[in-house]
Amino acid sequence: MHIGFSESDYPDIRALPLFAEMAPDHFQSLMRGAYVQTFPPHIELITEGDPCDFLHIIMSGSVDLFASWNGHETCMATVRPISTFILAATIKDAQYLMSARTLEKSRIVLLPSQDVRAIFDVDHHFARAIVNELAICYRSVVKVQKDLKLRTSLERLANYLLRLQARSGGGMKFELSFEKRRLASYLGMTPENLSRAFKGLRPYGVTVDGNTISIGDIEDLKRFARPSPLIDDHST
Amino acid sequence: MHIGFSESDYPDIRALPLFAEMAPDHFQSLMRGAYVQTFPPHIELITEGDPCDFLHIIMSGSVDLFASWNGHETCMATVRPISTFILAATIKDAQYLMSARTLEKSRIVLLPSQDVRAIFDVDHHFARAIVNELAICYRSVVKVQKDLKLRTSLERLANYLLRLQARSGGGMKFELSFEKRRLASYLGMTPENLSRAFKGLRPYGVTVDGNTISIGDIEDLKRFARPSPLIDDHST
DNA sequence: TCACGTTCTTGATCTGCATCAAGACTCTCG
DNA sequence: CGAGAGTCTTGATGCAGATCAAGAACGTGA
Repeated sequence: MHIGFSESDYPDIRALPLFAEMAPDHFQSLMRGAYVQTFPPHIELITEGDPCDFLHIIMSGSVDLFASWNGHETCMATVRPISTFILAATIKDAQYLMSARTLEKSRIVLLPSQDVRAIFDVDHHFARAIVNELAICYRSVVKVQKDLKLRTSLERLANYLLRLQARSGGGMKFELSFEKRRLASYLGMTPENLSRAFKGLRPYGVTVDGNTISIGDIEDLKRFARPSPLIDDHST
Repeated sequence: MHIGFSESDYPDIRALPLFAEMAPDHFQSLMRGAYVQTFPPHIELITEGDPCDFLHIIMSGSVDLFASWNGHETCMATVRPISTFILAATIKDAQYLMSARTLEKSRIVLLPSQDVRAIFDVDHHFARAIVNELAICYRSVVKVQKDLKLRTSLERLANYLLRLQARSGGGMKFELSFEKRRLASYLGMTPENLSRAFKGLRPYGVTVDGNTISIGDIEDLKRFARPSPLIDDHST
């Protein structure tokens, strides 16, 4: 575990839309109060229900956001660098609604929530950037809600693969970036059912070899999946 | 259909947290560009996928936000006075992710999105109020996601009834405020299954007479439902 | 390289819930 | 008030997906 924060990270953080227009002295002040830590895999960073002491920025690695209730657990989202997570709880000084766990060795910058809120109170550019960030987050979760309610698990997998393919450069062969059981949980199904669902997409040209996915005929898969930007485009 | 806007509505709108701290001349300017319309029941106000021309404020009545995909439709939320809906799309100048339909005769104030965005750009208090609103909206949808993924439909109904009871003043007898088929859709189930689920809650003291719900033993129901503020408290 | 632990796949079975159908009930309008 | 349309309930059946179990496959560490 490393404590300390080097100025070499500043440009990457500054380039995030959330911080890009913030007044320079506000940004400096925020960075002065920041910590950086490197965590090994499978470490719980925050726990659902706890008060929100820090805004987190993932600089490298990846993080699983998950939730629990009555002995059940479900994957809510996966966070990749470079991005923040749990912004709303920070701004509202509220409890975390999700826990976070590292999926692999990860470097995380921790900004004290009090500092973030203080700057939010006085920096209009920052407040506006938070609006944009929260609007995207909100719309993204609405899309997940629609996915869950309007599609079967097979349809959700098909559309997930199309999104992942697009994100992986658009080639006919690409890699799943985390364990299948986590993907199953994210899509709201069991690992057993995920295995079966992959087979269910075989007639649409999808083949699976370990973590490698191949799509034989993208248009055939799209005809089945019926992707909609109102559900599948998480950038707007 | 009425066009025209009377100053008697101003205090109610001004009292909304979204507008309460806005500079007075900005508020006046916004109100000058506003329209008010009264719609009968079952009228589609906005359509999923359309560009977002107005921020809507419901002054009376109620509105169903719903989404469609591949011939399926689902209820996403119900909006009651006095509140805004579809704020994120307004601010982002993006497409609506949901459609909206009046459930009963409703009076709606329409604020041109351009006007809203222009004031957002220059009024720090307004920007901060939008942050608070979006953070609540975001956290609310995360809670819905958790409800859908972590609970069975029976558990979702039980917790919904506990929330509704609390909202209805806490008495042992209270009214459903909209049609059962809509409630079923909101909870992610069919109307048939909702009927059955009400019967399934009979052993926990729940009885149904038309739209009237009675809870015989609230603690017994809570022992079954296991409410969690991290899922069921939509105010934080 | 091998052993062990974990993840994934596959099969069998079960369960929660949807679909279909029809009757009962409620509400609205002339 | 009565008719008709729409909603709700109930029963039967089907289906999507979970659960349980066990073997296969994979990854990691000594």
